[in-house]
Amino acid sequence: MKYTIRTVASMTGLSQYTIRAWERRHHILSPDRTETNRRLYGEEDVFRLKLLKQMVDAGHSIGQSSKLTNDELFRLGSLGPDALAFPNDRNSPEQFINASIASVVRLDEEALRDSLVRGAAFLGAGPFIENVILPLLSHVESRWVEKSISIAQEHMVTAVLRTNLEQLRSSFLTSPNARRLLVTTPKGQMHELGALIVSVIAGLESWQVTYLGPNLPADEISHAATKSGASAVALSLVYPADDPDISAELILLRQNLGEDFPIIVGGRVAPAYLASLQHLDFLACQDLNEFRTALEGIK
Amino acid sequence: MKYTIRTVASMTGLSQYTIRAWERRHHILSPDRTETNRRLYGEEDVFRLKLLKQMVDAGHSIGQSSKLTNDELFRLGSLGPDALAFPNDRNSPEQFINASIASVVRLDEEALRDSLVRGAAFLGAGPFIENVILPLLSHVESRWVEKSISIAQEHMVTAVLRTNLEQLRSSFLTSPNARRLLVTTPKGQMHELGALIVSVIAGLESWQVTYLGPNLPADEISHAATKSGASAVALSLVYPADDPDISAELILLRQNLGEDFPIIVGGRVAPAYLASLQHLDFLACQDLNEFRTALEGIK
DNA sequence: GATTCATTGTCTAGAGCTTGTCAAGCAGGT
DNA sequence: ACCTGCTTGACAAGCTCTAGACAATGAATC
Repeated sequence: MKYTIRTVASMTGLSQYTIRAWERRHHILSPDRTETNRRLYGEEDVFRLKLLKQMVDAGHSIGQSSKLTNDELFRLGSLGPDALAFPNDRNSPEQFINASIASVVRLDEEALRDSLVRGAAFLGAGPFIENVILPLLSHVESRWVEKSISIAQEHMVTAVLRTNLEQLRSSFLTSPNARRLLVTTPKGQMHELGALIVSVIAGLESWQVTYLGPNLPADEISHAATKSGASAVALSLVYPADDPDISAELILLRQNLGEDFPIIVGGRVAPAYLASLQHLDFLACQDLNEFRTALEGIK
Repeated sequence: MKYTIRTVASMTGLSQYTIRAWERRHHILSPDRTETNRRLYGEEDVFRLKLLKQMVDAGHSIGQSSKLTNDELFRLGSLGPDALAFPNDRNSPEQFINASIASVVRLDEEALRDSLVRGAAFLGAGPFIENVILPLLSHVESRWVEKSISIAQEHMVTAVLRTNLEQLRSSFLTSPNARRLLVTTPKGQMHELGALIVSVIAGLESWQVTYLGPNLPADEISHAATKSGASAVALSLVYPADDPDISAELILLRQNLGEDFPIIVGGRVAPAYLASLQHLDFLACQDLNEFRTALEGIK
């Protein structure tokens, strides 16, 4: 199937004038012609025009961009193929997600870091987490499940996200009389991204967070909570859903901290554990909004 | 891809006026020109301008900075703004170590982060690692052995140090044609601080580092090395000293990468493994100086 | 302390270059 | 007739170039 210039113009968002001028002045394309000399564009041509428009929108000159091959353009844009559908919307969450995924696929750590930093700066910490980090994580997870991502790639994402979140977290100014929250994961829980996300959200809500990393025994958690003067503890449970040791840890923690101490428990598998522990009065939350509400409810 | 002055200005944060003035007055660059005399900047040029801006932002004069080569600028730049200031007692490595230890004992994460950030800024990345991070780690470890530090405290130190090192690492500008180094720890090795330290040092030596976190199987390492175009792989081995699986991973890695691919192996327990694997030609290093030497010896 | 003096970022003016847009005139399609 | 598309030439904005100038800063000298 070949497109006429009219169609191509509406597909790319360029004017017919511009497309012709680019061809005339920079020999950007040589579309096929009908017997009557009309231009006929193929998919490749449309793709190239989209890439070039992206470059120009990004502030590069058409003169320079026109000298690049499609491959080079694609790399420079560092936007995934999906990105080309919405050429005008360079700073939407989708763009940051797509750019991040593309970086992961290329195993390009620097690019990944870069797109996350820009995303956080542009969207602000809260929306960034909800609209970029969480979707990105679930995307990576689904690819992980279907084995279309390697261990190395998954490690890279984790390392970069961790740094990114920690950086967000440490960028908050904490007022000296802010309430303190201790964040960690119980023994047996190695996944820490959930805990880090929670830390950032709490920071946004003006809590002063002490983050102790994953995999902490209940005795240590309660001891640290006392020592750091925390007025609440938040735990993240992501995987697995049926470890009896974790239940035991939760019970022990409730004993140590006393009946009235606020303990927030969230994460994908939290409900699985809390179902049988309702009498222990944990504050359960399914998503970040519930987490915020839980925080507000504390003192 | 060559950039116009407009693009370069927005990439570096300098004004067009300034860029032209620097060129005119200090012959900082000789960008290519188009046939119509417009400046065209390459990646190298942008890199140099970024370095120079870093110098100027740090309070140095452009006149002096312009006399330095890119390599010299890179080294100086990573030392932080106060590299040339006079040290005094307040800012000796010992002070930073003591402040850090005190923060750990109090379980005061913010204070720990703060003293490490100031230490890194004041001493510069290289000396900071050698004179603060390493002594701090060995101090924590000895208290860990004698049980005078809790798991929570140890976790906090690890989490904060990790962030601190990652931050140092990502603060380097990477030269576009820098050699690439892949850093990780083999499967079974959960301790990642050694790998992070190595990453920072390599960054100081102008390598572009891809850091993949700990605990990566040999197949993944070799695959990632190929994919990221690395010219060397660095592994850190801290504990335990006698895991036969790790030896197996090392052997497999050597097979996958071929006889001549540079594999640097360091860390406390590295000698224990390498003793029986001498024929496989790993580059062993006992300390950071040996690591630097090993890096220099590559290509 | 007041004064030179060099350094440095910014700006202006005039000329030339790039680029998006359009009009005129022609060719073909409906 | 009416529409669309093609080529060529034109034009206004906006960029970039050089050369020169200005004000602020800070070091050196009187």
